[in-house]
This record gives sequence, C-alpha cells and structure tokens, in this order.
Amino acid sequence: MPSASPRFVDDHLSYLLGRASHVVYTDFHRSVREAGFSALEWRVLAQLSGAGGRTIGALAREALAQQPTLTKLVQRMEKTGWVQRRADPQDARRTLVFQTRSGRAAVDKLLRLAKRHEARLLEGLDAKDVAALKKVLRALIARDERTR
Amino acid sequence: MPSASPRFVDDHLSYLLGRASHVVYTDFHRSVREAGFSALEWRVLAQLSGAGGRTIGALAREALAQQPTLTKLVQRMEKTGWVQRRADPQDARRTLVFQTRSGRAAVDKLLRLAKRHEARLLEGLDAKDVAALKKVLRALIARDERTR
DNA sequence: ACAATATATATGAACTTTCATGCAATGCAA
DNA sequence: TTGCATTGCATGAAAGTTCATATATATTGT
Repeated sequence: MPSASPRFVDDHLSYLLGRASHVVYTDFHRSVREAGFSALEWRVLAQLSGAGGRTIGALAREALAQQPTLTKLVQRMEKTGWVQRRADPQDARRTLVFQTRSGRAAVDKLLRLAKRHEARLLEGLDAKDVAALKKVLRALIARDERTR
Repeated sequence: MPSASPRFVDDHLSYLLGRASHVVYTDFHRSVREAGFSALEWRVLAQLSGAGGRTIGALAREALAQQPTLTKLVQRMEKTGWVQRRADPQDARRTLVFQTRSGRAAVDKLLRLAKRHEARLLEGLDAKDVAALKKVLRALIARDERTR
C-alpha cells in the first residue's frame, strides 16, 4: 500500500536496483535452498564454474561479500568438499580457491535451473529495454572496477 | 581479471543486477556508516520518510529484509529513539512503526546525500537507457507484487 | 456463534557476518 | 639491501540474521 505522498525512494535508482535485485534473487533463492546452498555459497560456486582458481579477494568482490565473510565461508565449504584452498605459488599471501569435482557436480543442476530462471525472467520484457538495462548495469560495474 | 572462458554468470541478468546494486550500494554505504546507520536502518528510515506508520511486514518487504530481522531491528531502533512502535487500532495483530522527530532529523542529511549520490550515478549514463532501465526494474518489482 | 484456517508479529537458539586488528609476504624508494 | 608502506588473508569478539515455531488476532464457511 504505497503512501499518498510518494516517498523519496520510489524513484531512486539505487533503491529500484536493490529492490529488483532482491525480488529476482529471492525468487531463485528457493531453488538454491532446496539444492542445499546458501545464497552466498551459490554465488561462489557459480563464480568458480568455468574459472580456474580465484583468490579470496576476487571471489569476495564477485560474490558480493566482504573478505572476512568469504574467508570463513570458504573454510566451511572446504570441509563439505565443494572447494579446495591452496596457496598461490606466485604470491604466498594469496589463497587460491578451486572448485572440486564434487562442488562441480553439486552446482551443475543449479546452473541449469539458473538458465531457466533467466529465461522466465526475460519473458514479457522488451528486448530493447533489456539490452539497455544490461548496458547500464555493465557501465555501473565497470565504473566501480576503474575506481577500485 | 575475467577468465578466458566466460563464466555463465557474466551475462546473467540476475547477477548483473545483483552486482550493480551491490556496487552502487557499497558506494553510498560509506556515507550511511559515517552517519551512524547500518544499511538496513537507512533503508527503514528512508521508507518511513514521508510515509505515515507502516507495518512490520510492509517495512520488511520494502527494506529488503525478512520479518524477524525487521522485528528485532525496529526494537533496537526504538531504543535509540529513531522510531516508535504502536499497535494498530484497526488490527491488533499489527505493529505500526512511525518515524520520530529525532529519526527524521537523523536521516535528513542522508536523504540529501542520497539525492546527490543519485545525481552522480546518473552522470555519464544515457538518459534513454536509464529510462529503459527504470521501466524494466519497475516491471520486475510489479511482477513480484502481483505474485505475492 | 463456532470451528477451522489464515495472517501478523514475536522470540529463542543456532548460525553467519562484521569490525577491528593481527600477521606475513610483497613492492618500492633511497 | 634495508626500511617503510602496502597488500592479502586470517581471526576473535561482538553484533546481526535466520529458521522454526509460538502466540494472538482476524477471517471464513457453516
């Protein structure tokens, strides 16, 4: 029930982004939970799919988490066998995280589900608008990467 | 450092949304912290700005949190004096949350900052694209509201 | 008016995240 | 190379979130 006087947030881009993202994610989240993952675990495993070893820091940025959160998550995930950690021979400060065979198997189904979810998401949306959307999103992300 | 074989997620709308939202938010988050709020507290106070009393449930949806999280947050916020809780006379199950004068004062500066942040965000983005973006975001949000 | 069902919030225990900081390895300048 | 600043990750304690469930009130069908 929106209030009569429109609140500041209602046209605010950050908020629309946040809310849309939350909506979209919450929806898919059900499947993630059913597959036995937390949201963050899913993002980490998805990032690792098709990529080689990644550092804790890179994973944290990509999976939208903070570094200490990711450090601890990855430690837990190593115990369940989904990932493996290994020191980087090039730089001993780094910890590289790899997907294990079992981790791969575990997310495989979810990756397929995610593709279907994406398809459903796009249904009924104007293709041109979606293209513009992705363009802007990429610009925002790129801007951040330059800034960092 | 993107991997050579592009990962599934890289073109995935949910992921782009999530990442862009995270980037945009993390940026503003600094100001929020400096003003002494958590991300969620800011969202709650922003929702309450210009609106009358809102139920816990509505606030939870709008501030992108779960109901128990919001229940507890609001209890803490009541102690600091930013909000006030009151039973809904129409429906005794409900708890209505109101902004206090002090809560209003506390977010006032942030609301102005948020507007400037929004302006900076839009700088250098194509206005047409942004319009399309907002359109799609609203569609996604509306779809969720219908479904609920 | 009653029973059955649904809705709205609250709560405790378990778990996760965060903040601040520590420690080790690397980069860089003199 | 030696010192100083920086980077990358880990960790403990405090704080916050989540899940499951409890409680109370409202709504619906008969």
